[in-house]
Amino acid sequence: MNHSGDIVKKLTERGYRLTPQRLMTIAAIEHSDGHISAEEIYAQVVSKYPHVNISTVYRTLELLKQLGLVTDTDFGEGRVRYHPVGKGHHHHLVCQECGATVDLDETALTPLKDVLLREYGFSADLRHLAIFGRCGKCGS
Amino acid sequence: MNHSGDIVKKLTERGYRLTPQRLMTIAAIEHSDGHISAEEIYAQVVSKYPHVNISTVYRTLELLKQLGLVTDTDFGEGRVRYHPVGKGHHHHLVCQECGATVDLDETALTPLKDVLLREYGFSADLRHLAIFGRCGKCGS
DNA sequence: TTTGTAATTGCAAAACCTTGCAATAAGCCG
DNA sequence: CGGCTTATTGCAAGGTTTTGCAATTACAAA
Ligand SMILES: [Mn+2]
Ligand SMILES: [Mn+2]
Ligand SMILES: [Zn+2]
Ligand SMILES: [Zn+2]
Repeated sequence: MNHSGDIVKKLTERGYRLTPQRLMTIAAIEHSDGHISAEEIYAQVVSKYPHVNISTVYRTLELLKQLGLVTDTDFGEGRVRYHPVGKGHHHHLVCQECGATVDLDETALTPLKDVLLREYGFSADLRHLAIFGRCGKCGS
Repeated sequence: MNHSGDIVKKLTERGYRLTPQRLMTIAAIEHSDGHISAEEIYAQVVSKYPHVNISTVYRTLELLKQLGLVTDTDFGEGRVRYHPVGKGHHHHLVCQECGATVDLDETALTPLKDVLLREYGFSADLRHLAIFGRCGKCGS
């Protein structure tokens, strides 16, 4: 399972400093629905801590990504959305015609990951993918 | 097979105008190794046609993408690279640790595409993917 | 509690890409 | 060929994300 606080604990273990900016960025991600943008995080943080700069939010997101604590996914909106890894893994099918999106269980990608590991020794990071294409309604 | 000129033919068929800007952008893509950036295309175009603006290059690339004539792939460099679909399909494994990249035949993605089509009626556009992760040397 | 050090931040600027709008020009038709 | 229509372009501005650098501050150590 995943408690709120997982991310903070990991940062502490690894010797990263717990600044208010980081703590508030992490809180925003953990309380989100799992598809939160940097701008949305910034809006939450700045409301309680007006001095903060959005570049700090970006730097925190980059750090959490490097540590494998969040994933970033491009849904084709012109901005990236972030998901805490602790909330579970899944994927999305995004129709480029009508914009419809469908959730996809992580098991759909397991065979691919297994092949890449077996045949190339490559451990693929496929934890929160947006796959683009055409949905059934929009034809091939 | 694919001749040079495929893209131009398709644009004509669909009634798009053949401006010098478009023709030179297309030539740059077709003569590239299949991983060319907008800035690199622009550099080639501007050397023969100094008046051109890079936004026109971007607009042409967007058009070709919509028409399914090029793919755009993010290799994690901060800019996207373009590949003419006529030159064939394949994928890349990109190690986030050491930066090594390995080519991957398109057949590696076929099972996934088939599952998505069969189970979701979703026709996934997976023609020139960069898959991130850790290579064998860099461990799991 | 104070001090020291290096990690972290804010700020300004830059890099990449998109977009609104008025000016231009490709292709059609006579 | 010459004019007409409207798709396309250049330009300027804006959106998202990254980065260099000097100032700040978290945390360890005294
Ligand atoms: Mn999701
Ligand atoms: Mn390639
Ligand atoms: Zn659709
Ligand atoms: Zn590697």
